[in-house]
Amino acid sequence: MLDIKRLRECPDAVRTGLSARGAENEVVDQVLELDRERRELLTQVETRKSERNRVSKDIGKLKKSGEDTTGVQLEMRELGARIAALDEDVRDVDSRLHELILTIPNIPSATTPVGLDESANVVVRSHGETKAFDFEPKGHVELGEALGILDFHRAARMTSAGFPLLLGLGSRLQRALIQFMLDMHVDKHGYTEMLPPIVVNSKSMTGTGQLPKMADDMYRLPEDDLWMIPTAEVPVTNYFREEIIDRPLPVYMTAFTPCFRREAGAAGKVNRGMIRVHQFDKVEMVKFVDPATSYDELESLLGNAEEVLQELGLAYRVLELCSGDISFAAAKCYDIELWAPGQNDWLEVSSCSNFEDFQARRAGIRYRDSNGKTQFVHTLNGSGVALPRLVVAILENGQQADGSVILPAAIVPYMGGIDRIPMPA
RNA sequence: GGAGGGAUGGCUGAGUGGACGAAAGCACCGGUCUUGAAAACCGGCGACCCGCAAGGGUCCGUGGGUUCGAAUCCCACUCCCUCCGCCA
Repeated sequence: MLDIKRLRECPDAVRTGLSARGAENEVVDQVLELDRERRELLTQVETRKSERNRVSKDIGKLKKSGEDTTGVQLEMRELGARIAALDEDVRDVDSRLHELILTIPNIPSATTPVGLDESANVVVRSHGETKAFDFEPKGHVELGEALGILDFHRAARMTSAGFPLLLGLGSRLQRALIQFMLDMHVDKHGYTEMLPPIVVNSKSMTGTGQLPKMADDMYRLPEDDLWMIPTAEVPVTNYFREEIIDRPLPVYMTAFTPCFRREAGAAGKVNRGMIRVHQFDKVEMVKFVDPATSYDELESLLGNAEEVLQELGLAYRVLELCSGDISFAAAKCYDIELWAPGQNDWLEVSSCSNFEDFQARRAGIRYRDSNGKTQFVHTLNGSGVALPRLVVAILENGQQADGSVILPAAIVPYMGGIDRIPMPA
């Protein structure tokens, strides 16, 4: 949520920021008009309340000294009715204003490249060599089904298309990777591990910015008015919702959760296999930081995600997303993409974003600065990393001519010493 | 699912119609003392909104109601705790 003061004081900068995203900016004028209306009403109602408070105190005194206050009480009753009517107007304008502001996306940071679509994203670095094969590398679907570790057909029968099913060493590999990543973030990077609910209420979804705009992209439990999380960012960030954080910043949290996305509108795209699915596992990192440090924290967050891939010996590149491609709540975002030879393409496995105070304002997450004054924290999060695509990359990069897969050395201890997924006899 | 109890500031906790934004303690900040620290003592210390300011307003789980006036009375809801039942 944008600070209303920011809209009042520099509406042009907000308009420019919205245009850079390709978003409409008439909303700025609507907000300013409602804001003006609201303040006018407030002045009126507060003057009357002030009078009521003063007179009511007098009535108390007069009654104690035994005087008759019937007349003035009647007057006050009328004043009370006027106040009630004005209060209702204020509430009405307030909620309209609030709802409107909730629909406005964050303003891109000055360092976010300007551009309307992914073609304007900037590759900031690459790491590792994309592997050369002396045979035609297969895709993970063909590999995984032959190895007996992926079963899309049975998964579709028990649920529907787009829900993956891992089996045997495939599911063990995914479990090992979760453990590997969590251990790294907890032991090396200083994150506190959390195992949160994966179903949350509407306030939480609004706090991180999924609601109101992304309602159609999420799975919903209408009987209970709850939602299935599209990312662990939601429960983890909402850990401090409506709190003044009473511990030193920064606070780092990491969580493994399944994630659920309807991918409405993505139907029809070529998305065979595990690359775009309705349910996937992910290890997420979330930071609550002092605003002065948030851009440094973004770089180290990105570094934490990169280290996972470096340890696994996978080739990746880092993209700085342009203003038209960053998410609703983000001010700046890096994506990390893994090379997947079977796809002959890069796969996004991590998004590391600085939301500045956008989520903190919505969710009411504050801290006390060195003067004891309450301020909104800055929140950040990044995938560290998303699993099915990581598994895809490991399978496709590690494949041998005979269809077996050699696993990265770093994961072998987590596999109980198993270093290869063999073809079934 | 049944019965009962509860929700007040960063925390604990007093407050049953007017002088209560709210006692007290803890925590925190500043000071005195100390070589330094601790202790002790003194002082400060809720959040949010409107306003250039002076100042004003709102907030005691949430939403309604009664009243000139509500933390306090009434209604509904939410959440938490205890016991019983069921259950992974």
